[in-house]
Amino acid sequence: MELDDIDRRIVAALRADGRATYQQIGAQVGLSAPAVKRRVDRLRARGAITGFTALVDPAALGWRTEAYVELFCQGRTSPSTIAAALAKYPEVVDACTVSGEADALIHVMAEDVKHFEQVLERINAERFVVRTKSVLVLSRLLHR
Amino acid sequence: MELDDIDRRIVAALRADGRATYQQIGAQVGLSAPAVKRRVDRLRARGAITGFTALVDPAALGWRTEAYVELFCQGRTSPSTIAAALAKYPEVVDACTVSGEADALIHVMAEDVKHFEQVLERINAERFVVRTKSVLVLSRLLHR
DNA sequence: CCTGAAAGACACTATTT
DNA sequence: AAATAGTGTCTTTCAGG
Repeated sequence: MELDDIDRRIVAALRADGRATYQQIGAQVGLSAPAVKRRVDRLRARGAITGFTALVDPAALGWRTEAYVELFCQGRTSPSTIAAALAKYPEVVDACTVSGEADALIHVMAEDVKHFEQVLERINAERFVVRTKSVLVLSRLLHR
Repeated sequence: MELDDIDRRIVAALRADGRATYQQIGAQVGLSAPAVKRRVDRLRARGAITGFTALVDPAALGWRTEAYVELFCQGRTSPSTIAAALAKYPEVVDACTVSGEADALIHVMAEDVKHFEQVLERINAERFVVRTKSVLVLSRLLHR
């Protein structure tokens, strides 16, 4: 599962432009288009590249409220239990277990504050959740 | 800046597969390829779609340590000051101002704990930073 | 705002080195 | 493993409804 220098440059090119043609990438890294394709196929097969997506302005889709929520769970709730429960909420964009007092930190995108409140209430009602602590995003400073 | 139902379906298709052809998308939404292309061009021009990118497994690129850091800043530090300072760090993947005690919340990706520690030290040394509070990511539960 | 057609560019496979 | 050549598909522009 080692990436050589050319692989890294191909990945960088595809991160900068996910719709770049193999020819364009090839010109950047000094390879022919088929050679680039083979490497990209291999990177996907190995799981280094997991997919391609469009980057969307959340506001344009009506997602205007964003928050980070710390989850405090009962005794020894397994990560898989938390993951399974959170997967039900499309508003939960991201979730991870963390060090420190909280058991998990989740990233929520909602249409407005009211919508966020409803989602938070439902998450709070999950059996394993003891309490939550939220911070609302005021403005995005940067995003990569 | 209104998106109709077809626009939303095109965006959904491109979020699911950022390299989908206009023909494929057209088949899904009931439009010809040129019609899809014109809508995508318009969505990009309006800033609804900001770009396309490859989704990469951070571990495959050697990014094995991830953390969220709360920033506590001096008196009235402007968001643009914070943004400008953080833009210098490629390890800062995400940053936003938030409600609550902290002034900002940032998402950091580093090669290992040592690397993270170095980045954190440099951020702590920024003139406007009073103190920071970090949580390390233990395991990712989900990601969309 | 869409469809349909045509030209050019690109992807993909097979072959060769 | 990469370059090249050839075939098929897609993108892109343009004309027309």
